[in-house]
Amino acid sequence: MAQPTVEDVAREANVSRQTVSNVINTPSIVKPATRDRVQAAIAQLGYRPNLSARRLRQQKSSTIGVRLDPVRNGISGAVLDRFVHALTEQADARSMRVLLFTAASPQDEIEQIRSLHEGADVDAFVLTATFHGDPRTAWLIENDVPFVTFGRPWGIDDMDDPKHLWVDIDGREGVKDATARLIDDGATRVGWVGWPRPSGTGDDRRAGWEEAMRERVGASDAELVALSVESYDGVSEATETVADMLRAGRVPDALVCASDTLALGALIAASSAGLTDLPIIGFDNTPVAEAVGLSSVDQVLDRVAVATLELLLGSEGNSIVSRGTDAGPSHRLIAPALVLRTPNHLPLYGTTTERTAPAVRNHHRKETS
Amino acid sequence: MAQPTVEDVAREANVSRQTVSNVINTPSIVKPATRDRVQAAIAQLGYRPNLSARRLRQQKSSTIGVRLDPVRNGISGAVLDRFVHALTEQADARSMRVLLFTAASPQDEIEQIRSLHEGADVDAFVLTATFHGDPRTAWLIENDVPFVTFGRPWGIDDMDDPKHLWVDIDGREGVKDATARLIDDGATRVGWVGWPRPSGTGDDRRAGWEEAMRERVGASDAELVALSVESYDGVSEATETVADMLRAGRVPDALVCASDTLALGALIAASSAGLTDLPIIGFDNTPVAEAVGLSSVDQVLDRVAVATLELLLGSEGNSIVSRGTDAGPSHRLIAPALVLRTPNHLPLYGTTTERTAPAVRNHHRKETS
DNA sequence: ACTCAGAATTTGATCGATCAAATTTTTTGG
DNA sequence: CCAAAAAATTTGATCGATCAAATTCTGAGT
Repeated sequence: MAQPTVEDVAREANVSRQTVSNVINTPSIVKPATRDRVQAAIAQLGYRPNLSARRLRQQKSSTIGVRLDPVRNGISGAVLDRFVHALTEQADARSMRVLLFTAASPQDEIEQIRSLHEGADVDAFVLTATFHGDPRTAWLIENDVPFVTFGRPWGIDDMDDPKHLWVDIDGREGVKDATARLIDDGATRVGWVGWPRPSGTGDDRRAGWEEAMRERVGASDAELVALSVESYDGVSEATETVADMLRAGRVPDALVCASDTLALGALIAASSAGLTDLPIIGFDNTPVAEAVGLSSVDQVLDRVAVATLELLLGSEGNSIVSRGTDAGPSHRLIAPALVLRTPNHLPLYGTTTERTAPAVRNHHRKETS
Repeated sequence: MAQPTVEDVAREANVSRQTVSNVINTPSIVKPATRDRVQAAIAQLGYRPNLSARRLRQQKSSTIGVRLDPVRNGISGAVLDRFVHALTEQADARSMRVLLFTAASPQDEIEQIRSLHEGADVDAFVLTATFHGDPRTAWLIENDVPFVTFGRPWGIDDMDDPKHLWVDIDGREGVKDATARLIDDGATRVGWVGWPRPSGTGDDRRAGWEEAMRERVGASDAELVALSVESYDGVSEATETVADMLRAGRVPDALVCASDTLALGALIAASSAGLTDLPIIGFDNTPVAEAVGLSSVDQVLDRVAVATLELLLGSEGNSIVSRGTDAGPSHRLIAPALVLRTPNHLPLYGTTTERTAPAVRNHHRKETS
């Protein structure tokens, strides 16, 4: 037989369509005895509500749209993918779905969003890689389309706009913790490898390092300048930059980096300069970091995903919360987690092949809560 | 005003609902003059068809379901994510959508698939990580739900089942090419670092290496055994394994590996043993390989995505092709592409800091067509 | 002019669910 | 025991599109 409908279930249970509907959507208003009878009928016939019909009637889709960025930026490019993954899992727990789409340009993306939203295919959007003066967020706000961005709007005005919901990783705090940890372990001259300024995310992370250095070891402006370098986000660029730093005699006790890419470069430069024991901490906790045994600040994307949905749906429900009514916080800053590892490669033992010079040290990890 | 409907457009253009519908779906049967008038009205009102309504009527969703695997297996875990990405882009070009879902177990996944399919939310599925005797594919076939798997069904019987559509990377050919390339470059003793057998994918890749070695350098069984090792898919495991191999004096001219993870381990072991120039080729072309300048066999996931959709939708259309009618091929083997790089790290120059000993060599890549 | 096939367009029904309002049943309280 | 309130259930309308069938228009052939 074809897929059973409410009608079939109703007939089977000797009730009306609406009662069946109520059992599914608002069980509390149905008398227990009736409810049981209907549920039995549902189970017996294997009934599943047709979501297209429901959406048509309710004018909503229980679906969240996420744009996959066409640009893949190397090592950290997978962060977005991991976020999508986490979001899908969390959405699932709220019986929401995640629909992906792609767009060639911001304008095209707006067009897609429009189409998805007006076609009642998607109730809300999650945007990534937003920037100051982003036409997409302006359009979304203007057209009253619910959305949350993963990433702060870095413009000063936007930051507290209650109409712009956002979730972000507290890079400052994460880097501060990482730096503090290195200091606790005995370092005093902790260096910073960052991205060229200005960079919203990058400057924020750097601020964490700076804060920790000032508070914990009373670093002066001059010392901070001497201990920090900037590099584009590429392994070879970072290697070169850090190598230059070391050659110039600005040798730190440890390094904190704005990304795993930079950290990998730093690791190579340090190893190459014979500093095999220089502690280095990256950012993003990518598979690369795991592979080479690099400590890193993890973005705890599952928590970001949870927060995203909380902003969108409220703490409990599974339908989009209309803003302005209940004024919950309009953004969430998530504290990242430091993942400490011991390097498991780049052993610079020359050409020895003796058994007593193990090529690989023990690999163990430990996560901060 | 609320979102305009066919009704509104019809009124504006002085035609009936159905004519508007025809302009959208079968423009050829509408008289040009009328068509233009309707199109003008559509543009003027900014009309978008409501997809839920269309789906309800047509009993299809133009949506493909993909399950995101909850397990993340290190470096190569991102391959699935990249595939999803490519699939989304290709689907977009066919005006199809990709819906993600997760499931805790195969049984749960079947339940989800059932729900998505019967709720008319998803027309077809793409499965990954299938295995011999997979209950999911059996269920899908039995229930006539269209699907394609990324990955061969490795059981002998299943392989040519016309009901089981699949797309896969021709690992054998990819590894054979890689091996041949190394031989062309002068190597004769090309080693193999693979996964413990039996392993469908792993054994297939190994077969490529074996073939190339037999055909091009006439390697004997004994030589093949001496040149190959097996390791679980972890960096440290691979490092250990290859280090053992080298210590035992089984030193190859070059290495081909079943994964980038293994290749990274091999790279570390080789460097550590002083073999800085040992050519190594991995598999998957992950960001890690790119970062460390490791050559690798790329899975050309965009082509896999194209092939997946071709199996599902035929070469042109945008609706699911019912199998059995037109008996196109039921599977596609995609030849991967070799990406050659020169290592850009692991420089074993001791502790020199001279400028003339560059820490980083030039990084250039080249793809085979 | 006139018929008739084929093209173009319109009309009425339908997909499967939920909403809003109406009706019936049950409970409460005097 | 009955009226009024509350709870439970049912009925009719509707969401926005497409399908199938009916109708009107057009142009070729005589």
